[in-house]
Amino acid sequence: MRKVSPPQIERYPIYLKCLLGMRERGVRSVSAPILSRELSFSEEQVRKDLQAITRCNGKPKSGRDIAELIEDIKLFLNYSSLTKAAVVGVGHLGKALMNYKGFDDFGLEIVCGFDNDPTLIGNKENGKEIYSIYQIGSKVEELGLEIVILATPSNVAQDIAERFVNAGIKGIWNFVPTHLKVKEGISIENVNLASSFALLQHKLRNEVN
Amino acid sequence: MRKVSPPQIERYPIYLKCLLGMRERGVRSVSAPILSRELSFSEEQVRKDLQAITRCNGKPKSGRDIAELIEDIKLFLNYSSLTKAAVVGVGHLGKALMNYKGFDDFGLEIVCGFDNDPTLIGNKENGKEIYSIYQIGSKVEELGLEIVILATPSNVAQDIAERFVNAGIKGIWNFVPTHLKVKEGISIENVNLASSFALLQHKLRNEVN
DNA sequence: GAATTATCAATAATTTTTTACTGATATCCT
DNA sequence: AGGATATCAGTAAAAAATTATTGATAATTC
Repeated sequence: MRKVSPPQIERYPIYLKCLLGMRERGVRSVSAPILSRELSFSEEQVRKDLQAITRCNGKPKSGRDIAELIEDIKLFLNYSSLTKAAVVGVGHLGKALMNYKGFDDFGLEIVCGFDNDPTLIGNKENGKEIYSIYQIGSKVEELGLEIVILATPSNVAQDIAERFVNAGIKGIWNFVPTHLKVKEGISIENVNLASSFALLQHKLRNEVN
Repeated sequence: MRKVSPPQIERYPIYLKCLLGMRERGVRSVSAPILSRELSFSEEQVRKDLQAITRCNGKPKSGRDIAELIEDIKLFLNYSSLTKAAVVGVGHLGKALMNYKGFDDFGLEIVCGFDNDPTLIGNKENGKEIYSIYQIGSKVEELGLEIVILATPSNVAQDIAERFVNAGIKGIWNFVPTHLKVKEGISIENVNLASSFALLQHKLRNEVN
């Protein structure tokens, strides 16, 4: 397998979604030009992306087997191994994340929530219990939590993140618009709505895309 | 002003957030090395990014004036001009988006919601009325909606998007994991959780970052 | 007030990512 | 069956983005 770049990694779930839909509709094989039209990626990009993670070659004229592609992308994305996560901060966004269908599809299991609001603690959201911030120490290990999905208010995000890191968490999916500083070896991925919206605004103003 | 690239556009809201925090704490000026440490960007990147959108030069030893930087970033990001939007699909995610604080900060005003569930239509969420899908035609113009924030189920996203485009919408902030095909001149920005999660997984597995 | 130092702007080099090109080949068509 | 064609793999070129380098200068220190 070739080296895979971050932009490529971001594209694989997009290919996967598209391929699953095609298979659903009974399509058996697919070529780079077809995916190119379907997803508005360049043909070359599609070919390179698929080539990088699949062991089987495409065939001239007919392209690639969809089932095999799906397998290979899932394998690359690790969708069969389950990752256990907790949602931290069960406000509007946190609730939405605890109810999000589709996390299952990519091997992400939301096990529970955490909050510091006494009126929430002990409740369930989508069948998952909400624990107190003070239970971090015990629950991370007890439940085998690997990552946290951070959706707290900005001003407490750094503090809460540190507590989870100290409790043994290895990754943070950060929905809070705050840059977290954590020790070496902890993985962070930020979802920044302001950044995304800035891109949209820019496209709107400059009439690109 | 120099040419600004998409990755840079994504970074400006991050600088802004950071600078606002510093100003709050009484700091008056900031240098590239300081922001570099604060945000884990390289010094060179910070310097280039700021240089690209600010008209005033930084001074050796002391750096740049924070207030001026904030002004310039806000100006570049168009935060003073209001963009009117509707949330389409008032499920868990849609509700969260209708309640999200902080959209105001970047000039995004959520005016109303749309859904096709009769039990939701006519209700208010965070003080904003939820209209029926059948009211798209009238409401887009009546309310001056420029963009829609799409949070519907996957299978209807394309259809609903087209209806809004036909009604005169200019941009789509797409939270649905579906590639939308729309006519020339319509701007789309996708928020794809699967892509973001794939990056996190990759960092976790390869122990980078 | 001269020397030192942290920072800057501008330009150059490097790295990363995307796109283009070339020859080969499986499928389709007559 | 044999030629036409769509697609592929592999490599090369181009474009985009990041990082490094260089000389200059404002603030600080002695």
